[in-house]
Amino acid sequence: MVTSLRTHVCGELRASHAGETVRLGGWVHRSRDLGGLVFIDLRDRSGLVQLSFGPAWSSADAIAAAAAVGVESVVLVEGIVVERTEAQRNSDMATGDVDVQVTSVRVVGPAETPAFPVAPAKSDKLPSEELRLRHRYLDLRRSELQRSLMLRHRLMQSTRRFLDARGFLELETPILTKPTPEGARDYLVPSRVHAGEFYALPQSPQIYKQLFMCAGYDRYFQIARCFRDEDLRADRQPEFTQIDIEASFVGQEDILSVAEQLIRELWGTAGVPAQSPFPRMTYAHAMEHYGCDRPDLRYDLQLHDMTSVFATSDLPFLQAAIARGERVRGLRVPGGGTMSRKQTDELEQLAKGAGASGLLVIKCTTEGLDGKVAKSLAAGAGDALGLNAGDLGLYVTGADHFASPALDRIRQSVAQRLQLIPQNTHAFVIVTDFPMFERDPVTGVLGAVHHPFTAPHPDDISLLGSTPERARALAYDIVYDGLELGGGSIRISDPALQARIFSLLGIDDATANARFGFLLEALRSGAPPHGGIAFGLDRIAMLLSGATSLRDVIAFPKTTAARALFEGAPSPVPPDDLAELSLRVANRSEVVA
RNA sequence: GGAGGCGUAGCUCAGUUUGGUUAGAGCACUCGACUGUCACUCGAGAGGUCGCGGGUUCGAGCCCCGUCGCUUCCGCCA
Repeated sequence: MVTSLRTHVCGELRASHAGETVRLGGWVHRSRDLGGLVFIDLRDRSGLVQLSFGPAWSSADAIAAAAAVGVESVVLVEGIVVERTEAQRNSDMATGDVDVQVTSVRVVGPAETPAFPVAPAKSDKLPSEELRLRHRYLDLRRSELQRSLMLRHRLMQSTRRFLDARGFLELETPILTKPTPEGARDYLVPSRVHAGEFYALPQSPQIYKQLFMCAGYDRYFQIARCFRDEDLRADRQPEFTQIDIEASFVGQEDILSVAEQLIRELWGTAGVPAQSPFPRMTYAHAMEHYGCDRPDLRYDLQLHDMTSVFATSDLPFLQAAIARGERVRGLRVPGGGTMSRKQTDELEQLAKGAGASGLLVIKCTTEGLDGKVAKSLAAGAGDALGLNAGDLGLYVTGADHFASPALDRIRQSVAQRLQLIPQNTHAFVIVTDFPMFERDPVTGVLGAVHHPFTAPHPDDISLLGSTPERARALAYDIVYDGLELGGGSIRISDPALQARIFSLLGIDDATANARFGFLLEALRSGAPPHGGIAFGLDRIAMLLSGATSLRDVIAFPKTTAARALFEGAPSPVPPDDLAELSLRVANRSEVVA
């Protein structure tokens, strides 16, 4: 940090430095001109320190310069660290016990009035996202973003140290790679040399890391940039970073063990507690009891099967549903009886929006059950439903693949409305035994839940020929507060099994060879058992820094329209550039030459 | 692709409901005063394509149509 231009950084000065002559460089954070005295809060990435200018120790020129310099200008100063008197101390600042009495000052980087305040008043809101992105160099000066990016750096270094110490090799994979029709849309890069042909930017290094395993690099990791051309969200950017891990001669437990330790390491780096071991849950259990594959275990609102209780009701639509083999599932909301009719109506709308046919609402009061369906239930149904006075029961009937997501939405909404989510508490869970396949609800075609290289559970190989949709995979996710931190699987290392899975997915030999031939060849050349996992680094950095948007942990993010406002990408290119790539833009009228 | 929110001074916003004189406030900025401030204080001043285009109207920041940008969600994201 010490250079030929400075002896210290702003944030490190303490009373113990009193009497030392120091040279500092930094940005003018704020200044206060009292006439005879001028104070400047000088900022660098280490923090703030107060410079003081006064006639007893500064030249008249220095005082004049200090009074005139604008905020966000860069200055070099030399001065003496002095301990402040008791009355002058500022306990809100780490350096608040000292001033630097400046003897000389040089404005080396004068600043125009910034487009928005870098040092906002406490009452100020943040400027608009658009402005922050357009002037990203200013936004990045704010302490929140500096803290987030510094945390992100520490997380990356922790990852490297942790994995290096365990024998993982950091290996790079191509950015210019092969288009994959599966999964997300690819970003394509035209080839100049080969007219009409395209590279794709990688959606993940999946196949490459499997090739490393086939090549004997039996522990690999990479902090890998990935690209997916899909619409954005607050937690989704078109380019993002994964902590990508793969290892050979491993089973599921080996990977999960490393993953859990790495997560503990990262949480430790951020100073956030992480209890371990992480609880485990199968996919089937998660869907049955929480209605989703990434349950938020910070609160306990579980779904229960109440079919038998409602079977005794005399409501025709319920009888019909149960006769069709549908179940009635729902949740008991302790203390939910306080919810108004309007609120429960909103819950019903939410359930319908998520695909449910409706929502049965039963309130349990000291006088008994209350609600449209309550009187149709047999006496004592309240006990069977497990409802106590003051509770609310919410029930959905329907096929599980409609009812479960709907119940999940209701769970989450109720937890929020009734503030059942404890603050400063976090919950990990490892979800295992994901299904291999899911059927497209419209076409009935099988698709891979994870990806087509995922190994089936050894106990379920026999199901592949009969009911493949019931087969489980050796695939797993690590979930934190209801968010997916990462996921992975044991891969198929047997080329015959891989061919069989492709066939089930409707990928014929010729197609498989054209798309994944290089992987299949490698599998035939002597492939060790292998598997891995990938974590979303951006999301982890976001969670651990307390940011609410991925944009606040990525130095130069894209807008929700996938534009880079600062540098102005994407942009049209001159016709000559297109010609060299053998490209023509379809609708020329829309292109600004 | 769809639905919602936002767009007024450099920044954050009020004003739009019910169209009507010169579009306001705080902060920032400029000038002046001030020797212990730390969101310094006080005085004065400057600062506007009401996102853009079109329409209705005697008259539009306000109403209508279109469009652009930012954002949240749904679809999408093996």
